[in-house]
Amino acid sequence: MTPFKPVKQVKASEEVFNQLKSAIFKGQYLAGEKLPSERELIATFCVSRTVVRESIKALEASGLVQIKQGATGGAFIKELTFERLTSATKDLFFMNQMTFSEICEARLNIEPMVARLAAENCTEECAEKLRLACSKENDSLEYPETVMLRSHVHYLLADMCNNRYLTAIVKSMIQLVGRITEEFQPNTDEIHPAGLHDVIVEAVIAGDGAKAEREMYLHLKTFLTITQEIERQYRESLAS
Amino acid sequence: MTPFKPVKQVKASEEVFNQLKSAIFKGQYLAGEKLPSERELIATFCVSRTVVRESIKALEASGLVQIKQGATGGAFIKELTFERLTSATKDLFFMNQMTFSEICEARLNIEPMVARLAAENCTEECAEKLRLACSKENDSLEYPETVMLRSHVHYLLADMCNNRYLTAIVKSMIQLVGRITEEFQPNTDEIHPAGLHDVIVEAVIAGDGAKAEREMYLHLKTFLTITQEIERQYRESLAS
DNA sequence: GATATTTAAAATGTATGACATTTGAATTTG
DNA sequence: CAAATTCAAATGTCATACATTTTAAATATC
Repeated sequence: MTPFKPVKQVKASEEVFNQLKSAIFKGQYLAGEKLPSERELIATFCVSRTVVRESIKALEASGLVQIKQGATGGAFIKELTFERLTSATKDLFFMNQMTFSEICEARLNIEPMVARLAAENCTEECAEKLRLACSKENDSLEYPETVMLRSHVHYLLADMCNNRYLTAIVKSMIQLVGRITEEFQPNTDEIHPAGLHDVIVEAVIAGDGAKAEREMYLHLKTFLTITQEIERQYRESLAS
Repeated sequence: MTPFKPVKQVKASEEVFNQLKSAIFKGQYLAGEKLPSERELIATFCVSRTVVRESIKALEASGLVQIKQGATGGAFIKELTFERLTSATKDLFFMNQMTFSEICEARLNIEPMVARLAAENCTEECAEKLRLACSKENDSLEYPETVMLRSHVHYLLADMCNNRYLTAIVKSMIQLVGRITEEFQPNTDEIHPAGLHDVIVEAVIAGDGAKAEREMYLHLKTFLTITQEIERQYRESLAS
């Protein structure tokens, strides 16, 4: 055993990628700001344009920067939102690594708890938004607007729980269920008549967390069961 | 208004990326399989090597393929695990888009529910693993092994809930808390003595979901409060 | 014949130079 | 002053050459 350690041969593009990523994480570049241009990066890192471009491309694919072309173009730091979580979830779903049932079950278990948190944090401003959303649920019965209208309350409650992680998770689940619903376009008034959220919203506005949790669970239990059934029938019709 | 629609100028590399991604999503390439080599892709898409390489680089950064060099190298389809969710969560955390408290709160609300589900699905094989993990919690008090040992039960329970989405979420939260713990390296036996999980595991093995949920909540409430306090003190010491 | 060693081949990685395209800003023109 | 034009700076694409890595086959060595 020699006292020497192997010189780890890191690929140049990977090294550049890591350094840039670190800089971004350290806050050296803030959201909206621009990374140095390709030419400057070439000079800074002493590598070819190929390497610089591939590194930046990787940053873009990672969702950290957005590349714009043109005179004032460049790699702009993206505001790191929770969109990444949502998109990762979607990908898993569409690669059949996650079933619709799993989403529904998770939602059934998590969203009531979020409703409870929302009730504990409800301000007058929130209350107003909730009332408005409820009153507008009947404004359209056409797809895809109706899905947006009838799920608006769910989004508002997710925003109210004061926990961005939970907000992100819940929103991604709502989106996925919404997408499935849009695909099959069942009669909205049959599977999800307007006004179903009224009792939940009442409880939230009253600050009654326990009741909000209970009512949300009941609501989802009914709705998701129906939705799953629709999806099941669809798959059966395909098989026959 | 002319009847014409603008010809959207999609960048070639983006187009190639999308087509490859679609193919992967459609199951045209299974995990472990290899995408065509650069040369073949050049011929297939009629683009330059630059475009092909940047596309594949983007696929790699998206976590869909892993590139290997050498004679039998190429872009190999990765088994799409939930690792992507975890990494997205980590990034958000390290960019200060998510606080430690938010993670703790989410975990406190979700993991007890997962423990309940685990209790409802507990097989004899699972029970054996749980008992073993409990018995080994004292095998090391050194970092980082101790963190692994003392969190093993949590991982097992996450696996047992029979919902891969919940499993992924919980695991990523455990990892983040573990990482924080490692950073400060408090005396393990003080903040998390061995045997704390025994009562939870008992309940799970007995199939008592309600009790498992309750005990997990109590356990986490204590542990996470302490952890948050440690982190708070650390930040204060920095400020002074 | 078994085992090292060498060689060859196939794949990705990097460098370089040229040109194309996009886009905003400076400049000209009416 | 406003509209049109030109210009310049940035990214996007192409083509070619060579470097590096890795495996497998060919070859030499014992």
